[in-house]
Amino acid sequence: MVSTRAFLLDIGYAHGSGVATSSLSGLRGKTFRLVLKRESDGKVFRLFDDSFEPYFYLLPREGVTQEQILKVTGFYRGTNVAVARVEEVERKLKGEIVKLFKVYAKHPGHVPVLASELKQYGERFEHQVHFVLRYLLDKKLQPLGLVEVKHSGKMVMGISAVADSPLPSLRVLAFDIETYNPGVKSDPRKDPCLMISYATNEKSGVISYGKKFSHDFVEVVASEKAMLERFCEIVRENHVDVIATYNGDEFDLPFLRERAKVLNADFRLGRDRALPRTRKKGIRNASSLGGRIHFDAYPVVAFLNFIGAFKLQRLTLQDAVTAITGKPKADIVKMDIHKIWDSGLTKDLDYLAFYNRDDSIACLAVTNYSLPLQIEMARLTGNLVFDTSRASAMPLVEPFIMKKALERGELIPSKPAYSENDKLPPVEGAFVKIPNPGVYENIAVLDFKSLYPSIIISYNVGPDSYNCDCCKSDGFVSPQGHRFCKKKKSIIAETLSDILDSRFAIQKKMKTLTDKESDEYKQLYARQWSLKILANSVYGLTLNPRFRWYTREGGESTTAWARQYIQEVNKKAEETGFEVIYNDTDSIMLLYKTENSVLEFRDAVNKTLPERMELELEDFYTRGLFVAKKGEAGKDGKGARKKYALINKEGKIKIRGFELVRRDWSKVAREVQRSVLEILLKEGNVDKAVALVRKTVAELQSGKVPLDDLVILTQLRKSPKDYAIMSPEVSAYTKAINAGIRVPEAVVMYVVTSKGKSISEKAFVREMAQDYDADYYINHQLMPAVLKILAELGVTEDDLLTNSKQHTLGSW
DNA sequence: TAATTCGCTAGACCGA
DNA sequence: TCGGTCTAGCGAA
Repeated sequence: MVSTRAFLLDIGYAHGSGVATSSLSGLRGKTFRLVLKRESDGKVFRLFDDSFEPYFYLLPREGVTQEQILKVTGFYRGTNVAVARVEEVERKLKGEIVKLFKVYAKHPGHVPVLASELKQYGERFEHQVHFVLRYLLDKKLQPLGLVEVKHSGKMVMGISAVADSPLPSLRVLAFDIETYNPGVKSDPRKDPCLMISYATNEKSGVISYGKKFSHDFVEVVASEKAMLERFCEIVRENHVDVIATYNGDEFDLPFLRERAKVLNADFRLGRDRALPRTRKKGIRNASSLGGRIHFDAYPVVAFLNFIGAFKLQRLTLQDAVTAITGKPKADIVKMDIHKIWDSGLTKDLDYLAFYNRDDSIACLAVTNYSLPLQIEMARLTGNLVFDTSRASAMPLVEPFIMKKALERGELIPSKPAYSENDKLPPVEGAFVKIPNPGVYENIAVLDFKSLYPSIIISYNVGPDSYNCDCCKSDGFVSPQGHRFCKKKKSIIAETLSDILDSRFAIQKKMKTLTDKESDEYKQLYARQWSLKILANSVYGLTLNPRFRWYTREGGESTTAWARQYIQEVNKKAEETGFEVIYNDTDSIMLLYKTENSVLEFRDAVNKTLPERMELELEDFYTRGLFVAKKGEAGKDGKGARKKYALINKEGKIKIRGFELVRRDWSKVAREVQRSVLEILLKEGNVDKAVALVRKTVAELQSGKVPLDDLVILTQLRKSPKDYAIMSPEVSAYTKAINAGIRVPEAVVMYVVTSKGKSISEKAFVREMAQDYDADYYINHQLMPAVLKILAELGVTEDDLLTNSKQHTLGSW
């Protein structure tokens, strides 16, 4: 027996090709295949573990015996399967110790079958925990963490995690393909793949065939088949651990696999020489490579965009790489790739190759940015990177809490089935104060640090602490009367408390590091970011009826306490002599005379808050603007919430909610609005802003504004036929499809043209638009965007539209 | 398969 | 033709 220290790169079931020896053939499905990277020399090797038994728990009904359970059988793939064995164990359920049967099965596939058969004998637990996750949880292993593994030959005899493990250095290769596309979409059964580009942190290149290129980085091989095989060779030569793509799940990998089949090419990209596999994973497909991690950056970018890490107009590689690196990749010129290919012109082919390579380089940049986060997330939650990178909030958070349940010796609650809870009305959420529109000076912004998590911790919110038996007279009682335990920590509160503690500790450690570019710093940064994502997701999940720790009472208490705190701070601020101009959820904006008074106020509030809660100073702003809500113009008009602009002492502008941050407004309206706000906030020069608007009106009227500045982006969130209303975006999309124009994504880009009566009739996708309706862009885009702002300074629509002598506008 | 609620605004639609 | 209501998307937190 040998003992080795290695990083756990991947774990999965041993499928046919993975299990070569005949001694293992009877164990298919139950055997895990571990891909490990030796710490000492980085060599990658495989081991198998068939010692782990699938199981679940049964809380038996009165009088049910082990003997009865042992006799239970069921059907699995046409054969009769039986319970392997039963043990009696103790676990905690809602704080109480209960006696349970731990029911073992011979194969993970038998678990759901037997669990179903056992329904009549009592309540089942943990029968829906995925077997790979079960293995990782029970053995306390971290994916990509360092393990100490004892093995005899290829068989694992014992495996345990090494504490505080560093990260393995992973070899990453990004790739991208170009395909022949005479139809609306390339069809791998008949359309060839034309080139494959790749990029690692050391080099990049393109493989193609049968044409002439002048670039050095293009390697020309004999045929498409040779190209596919050459690509596999490059992957093997580079000992690639992570293969990165942008939407390779849905396109590149399935396409190449199909091409390989057609051409009879050897496309075994996996480490164990397996073919790429594509499986349904929720709403989309996921493509895996045995022994190498396929990192598809697209779902990661979608997730990061969703949680607000950045805001992309579209989820394209172009938008993602620009947001991340600050510089765009090679410009995409609309081109018919198949025509370039057929023409055979070296100049055009060179451009295509250059563009193809740039896509791989861009994909690598996105990967370098997001993979560390995914790795840390995987290590924290116990998911594989493959799953983490394709996961949403629930599958990230649940395994993290499951680990805590195991630590506490508690049963993991089952996933709730569809129930009446799904039909309940939404719970009351945050408090948002209506601002008075106008221009303000000297604004302090204070906010509660991690408001919802800190409330959950402070008041021990959770399904397991709700209405406990032990605190009937002295629990924490929320504003609407829900009671939570004061004696035993709820699992959610404890998890959040741990998250906040470790995040704080990491941030403290980061401050001691001087080299912000070091691997250690980057790893810590990624880890604290993962923790933040997890912490921020928990509150939302408590109100999701599909969450294992769903608690409606907990969720509505959390927001109720939040509303109470924010209003108490408002009251205190006013008593102290400040004017509170705005609140949204966890923030307070107030007018101040001295900065010191604000700091004193903050400290005074903090003395009264529970230990975990904290009011922070976000910033001091010299000037700020709130606008009237539509239809509320004039004196005493109410201000719009979630819409404001502030400028701080350094001249940094913070803008929220205005049209200029919305993608469903044209660039011309957004950019002029931004300039107007900047001019007003920085210079306070109303005349200059008015002049800019007039100039833009004239430009629009001249008909010379480029169509690209007039495009409006709107997502179709359902099938076009399901819409009750013919909106401009649905109309533009439908007309494009009828005209046989490729509209690649769910985000419709349209221009309002002069052709038609209603706006919908006038809306055409960018490719079909010949002109624009100046009147629409002036009166429906530019004017609404700027007038709301300028109206606060006494400017009227006539001032902006007529060329009469400028009014004398009072300066502020 | 899916974190939540609050809020603004548009354009279509519909009835008077 | 006008104004109210409804559908829908997107952003703030």
